[in-house]
Amino acid sequence: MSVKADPASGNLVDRMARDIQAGVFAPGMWLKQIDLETRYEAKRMEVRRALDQLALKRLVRHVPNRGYHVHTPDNRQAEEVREVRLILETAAAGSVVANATAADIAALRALAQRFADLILEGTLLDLYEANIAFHAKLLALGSNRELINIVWELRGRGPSAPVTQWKTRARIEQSNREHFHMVEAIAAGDADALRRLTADHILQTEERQPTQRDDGA
Amino acid sequence: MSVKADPASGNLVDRMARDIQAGVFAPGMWLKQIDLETRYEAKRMEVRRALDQLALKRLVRHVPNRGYHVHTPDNRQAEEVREVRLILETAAAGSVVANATAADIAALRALAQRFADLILEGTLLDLYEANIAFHAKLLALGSNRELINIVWELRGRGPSAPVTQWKTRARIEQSNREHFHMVEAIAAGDADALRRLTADHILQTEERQPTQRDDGA
DNA sequence: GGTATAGAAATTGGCGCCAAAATTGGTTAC
DNA sequence: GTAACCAATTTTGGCGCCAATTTCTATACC
Repeated sequence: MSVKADPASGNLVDRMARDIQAGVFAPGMWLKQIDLETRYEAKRMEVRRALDQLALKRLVRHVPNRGYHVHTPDNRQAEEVREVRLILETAAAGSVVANATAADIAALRALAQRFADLILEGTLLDLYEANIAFHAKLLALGSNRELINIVWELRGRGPSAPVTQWKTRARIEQSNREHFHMVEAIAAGDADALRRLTADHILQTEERQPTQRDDGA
Repeated sequence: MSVKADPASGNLVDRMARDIQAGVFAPGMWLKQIDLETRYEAKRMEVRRALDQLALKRLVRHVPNRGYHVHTPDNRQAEEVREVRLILETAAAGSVVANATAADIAALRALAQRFADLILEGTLLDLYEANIAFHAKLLALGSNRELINIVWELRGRGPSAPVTQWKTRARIEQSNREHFHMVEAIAAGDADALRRLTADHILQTEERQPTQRDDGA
């Protein structure tokens, strides 16, 4: 965001957010301030401030006099978040295609390749990180920064643990293929194809036949 | 949000947010903690917490060791926020039309009427509040609660002071007419018309001829 | 043996004080 | 007369302690 506002506190919020996302803290788990203090080697006040920020981001939930616990996303909410992401990310597809330079496309392809490589050799957490990196780069191509921020924040609200995201290996490999298809759609300047692929990717619908992506919607 | 989490702090954040929105604190103005303490009759800690929350909402900006100042929205950002609102609010139009009961429509019409009445008799702040109320009711008809929350938060980020929102009386009256047109579109079950009206309303483009709203897009 | 109750341990959250940093105002030197 | 420097006041922000509340545990009673 800003140049370097709140280096300590900001980093703590980010670290905690990542840990929640990565499933280090299970959904519903109570976060005791003392444990967080020792785990992150932070002062009590920093922990409290970070927890407040995370509560505002809906990543944790605050119960007065009981503490903070990891937010358990219910199905309805998760579905609604997906829907908003669908709306925004498909809306951004146009500018993504328009802004992508050859260098961007190459970088994207490299990131997609890294994800592909990690399917065999990496842990689930590695995959998770690689996926984040790919989508961060992809999203960053959009021209509307506010939209990017919102989508990025929204991504943090979905089903948290990486495990729940890709239940089967088949799903992982489908995601992987979709990454490459998205890159190709961008390379081809085909915004419509990117929109359709993005929708499928978010909803994790069954795979379409890739060669049919140029007929009607 | 929650049932009644943080009654004091939450209210303080809301009150401060309203005051910033209403232009009590001018954009760029430094918010001294002592002043806020006395103004809101709050403890130092509550003020600090509220300022942090507002900083996360991008309503104020934090400069370490200097304090907090009201965020000055630049044009690019405002434009981008408008664009995102356009995307989301038009996307919500369908479910708004689908969910609206006769009672909802009556309530909306009443709120639109209140706005209309206040054009002559009310202050600019009254108008501002009435406008908020109308759009709150309208937005609440959407079925995606996450979308509603995001749009509502986004509304808080636009050009803050009510004065900047409606520069001329003609603009106010156009907004007023658009309110009624939106209600009629909902009553007629015409989602497309609502979408178009919403877009115009957000972008504050020149008025279309209302009788043409049933021909093609 | 199970349950209820009372006491103990632990955890949260509020409050005030004090140090570090910045702004303001005054003074001095050029 | 202007500019720079220094001191005094103001303001921010960090830290630790203590009270209020909750949870755990052990004991007694049914």
